[in-house]
Amino acid sequence: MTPASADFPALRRALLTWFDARGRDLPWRAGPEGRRDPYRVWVSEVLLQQTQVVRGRVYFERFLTAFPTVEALAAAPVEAVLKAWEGCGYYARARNLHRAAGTVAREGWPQDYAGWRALPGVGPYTAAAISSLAHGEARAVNDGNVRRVLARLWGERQPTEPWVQARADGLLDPARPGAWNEAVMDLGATVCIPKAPKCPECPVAAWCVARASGDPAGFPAPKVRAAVREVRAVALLIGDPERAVLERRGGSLLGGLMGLPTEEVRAGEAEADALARLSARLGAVVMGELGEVTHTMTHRRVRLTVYAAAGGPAPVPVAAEALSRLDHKALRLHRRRAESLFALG
DNA sequence: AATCCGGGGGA
DNA sequence: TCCCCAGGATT
Repeated sequence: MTPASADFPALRRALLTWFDARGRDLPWRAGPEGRRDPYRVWVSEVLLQQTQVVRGRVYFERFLTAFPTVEALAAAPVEAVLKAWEGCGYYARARNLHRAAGTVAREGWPQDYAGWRALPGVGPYTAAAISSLAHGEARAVNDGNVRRVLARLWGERQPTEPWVQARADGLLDPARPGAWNEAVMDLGATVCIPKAPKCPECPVAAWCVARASGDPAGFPAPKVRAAVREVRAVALLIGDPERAVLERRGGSLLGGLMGLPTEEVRAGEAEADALARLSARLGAVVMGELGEVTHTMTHRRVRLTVYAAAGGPAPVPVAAEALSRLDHKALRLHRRRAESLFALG
């Protein structure tokens, strides 16, 4: 039952036949198999890192409209690139994509796996995807779909990265590497899904150890995740939702994005002390509390108390800047407060 | 090998 | 709520 090398040709035929009939029709799959437009493939692959396809589609159209070519992307200021990425998360992807576009515009397109892998933001997965899809290179992708599909085929509950890559390399169809990669990912996204996999629809069910075990959803075992950290912070809204004082965030968390001036409430510190630190830093006067918003990211839960304030730096138009969801929530408090005051009056 | 980096879909 | 998503960079 375990997929043996001797079975690979039949297994490949079964999956590729299914793919040719049932593969997803996606906007970045334009052009002949193995010769896809490298720019569209590249943008889509970066956009889809840890982002679901239904969501990626929207951002793909938005991004390609704003930056139709790699030259246009390279020529744009990074702030414009972040604006197009606004709300999509993992903003280092946008910064790296912009930086790499400069390299490509200057030096030309990478021609193989190693060339792609050298660009910032292009790791093993993305380099394998682009080189197989756009150049026809025999490189096997290893993503969340591949990991799950192969763990189930082989009945492996704890697949390590090297384990998955080795199986993916061996199973890759050398004649149609790009289509093969897309086929495995489509299978993982539409049939071999995390919960309640649709084994009766699966073209390779006959080879699947997990299916034979009677509990395919038990493969692979769930990953243990770090606990979500609780964070408290205070922010100042100087101005209104249309024009407000904004600061550019540095570091890795929301780096490059603009946001309301914010200070974290340190462990053991009173919120009032953090607020005093914040208003002193800006040279602003706190008028009153606007309310509280909570925002959950992958590994932290932020509780942000927002205060109306006056003075400090000059407000800027908000619409032109790229802000995180957290800051958009904070800005909305202003309107809510105005509405409640109106209702009371 | 572990952690961090956003945000949302779906159960 | 919890799990996962066409991962990459850093340590």
